[in-house]
Amino acid sequence: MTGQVRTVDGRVAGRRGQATRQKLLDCLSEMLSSSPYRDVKVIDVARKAGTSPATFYQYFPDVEGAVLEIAEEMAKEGAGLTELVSGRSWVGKAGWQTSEELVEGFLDFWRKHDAILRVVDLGAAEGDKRFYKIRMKILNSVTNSLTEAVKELQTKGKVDKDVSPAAMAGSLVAMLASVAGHQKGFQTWGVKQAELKPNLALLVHLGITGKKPTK
Amino acid sequence: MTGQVRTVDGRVAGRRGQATRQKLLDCLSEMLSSSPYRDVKVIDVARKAGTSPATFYQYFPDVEGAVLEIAEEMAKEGAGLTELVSGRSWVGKAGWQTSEELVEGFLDFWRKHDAILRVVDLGAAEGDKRFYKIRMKILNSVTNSLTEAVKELQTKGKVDKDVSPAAMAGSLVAMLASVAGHQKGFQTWGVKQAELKPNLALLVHLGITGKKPTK
DNA sequence: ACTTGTCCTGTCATGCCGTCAGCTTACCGA
DNA sequence: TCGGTAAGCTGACGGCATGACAGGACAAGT
Repeated sequence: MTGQVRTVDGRVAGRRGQATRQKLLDCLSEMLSSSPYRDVKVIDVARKAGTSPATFYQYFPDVEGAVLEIAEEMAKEGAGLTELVSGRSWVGKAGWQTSEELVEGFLDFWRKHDAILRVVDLGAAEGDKRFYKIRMKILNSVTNSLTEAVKELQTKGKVDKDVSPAAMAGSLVAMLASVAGHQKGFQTWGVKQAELKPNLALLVHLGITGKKPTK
Repeated sequence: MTGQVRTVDGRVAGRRGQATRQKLLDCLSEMLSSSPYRDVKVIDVARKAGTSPATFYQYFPDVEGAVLEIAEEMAKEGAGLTELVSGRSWVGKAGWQTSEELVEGFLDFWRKHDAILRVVDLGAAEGDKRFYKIRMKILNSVTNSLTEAVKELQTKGKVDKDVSPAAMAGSLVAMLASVAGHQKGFQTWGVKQAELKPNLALLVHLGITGKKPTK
């Protein structure tokens, strides 16, 4: 579909080139974890990768461009989050389990991609459509599934008609994303992971089904 | 407490100096709204304020330092968000109104301070304690009130004992903050403000009381 | 007019940005 | 084995932001 990996000036990247490119991405990823986004400099990434700044610019237009690349990669993996919702039951004990596993999976994913997700979030909040699209791609995989779940429950008359499935699903997912992004913060504040998860699961269950879960 | 405003090199700022300082802060605020945080340069802020970069460095150690100043200011105002919760009823129609007004007030505040809150959020997520503290200051004003509300409902036996008040309140507030920060995003995605608010209010009500609201 | 302390800016060394020409390396067909 | 060709990399450079300093402008009091 997209064809081959290309350098900025149009050459196709060969084996060695791709390796260098990947190394730069890896190093950038590391830097994002260890220092503020604002302070990540091309020269540092290049140095860390054992190459020169000029090489960096051969593969990426700028830091942002490289970040988008990393984010894109992560988004692919994030599409798998759909699994946490689609085809699952929302009634009885199974419903509670669905909630719990959704929360669990979500927090894990966020913890894993912590640094890059921060930047994506910022970009999206600043109105950058490219970042926004990536954020959507990840969240939609869950949001859409949840939206469907609500709609289905509505047709069965189990959920009030005046609930907007999209808004509800979107809000819940936003909550998960936000809490996930500040997991460390919660801990500092004295809320333990162990009590955080069930409460999130409870909220998800309440939001989707409108009822307390049976555990 | 803090006493007078001081320059970086320790002088006390007089009338004129304070005016310049404030102008720099205002211009920085504007710049944060119009361009990505990463691209905000001291020289641009100074130019916009009709002064020189050297002047900027007389009052602030760097961009981040000035941002903290703005954030601190906003946090003071944010403390007033407590009003949205403290002393309000969570039962019957009044409970629904409390939810609605909380959501309304929260979204308004966020929309108003949009740009600076993005940066605070990023700083906090990156683990910077100064930003984290400011974020807490704002959110705590609401979180603590909500926590109290849940505790009270628990003692009355109206809410399950296994709900962690702090975790629940924190999650709800995080949700509000996150949704507020991506309000534009929701719109792009096809969810209208008008349906977003009631759904958030519903979730808040469900989370705090465990019950559907009576409208 | 003179002094004092505040306030601002011109200037400079330093360092990063982003680009280019040109060199090195790898691959391939003859 | 030997060019030929394209990929891959870097030194070097002009440009710009940073951050520090010294000195000039300004206001207020004497």
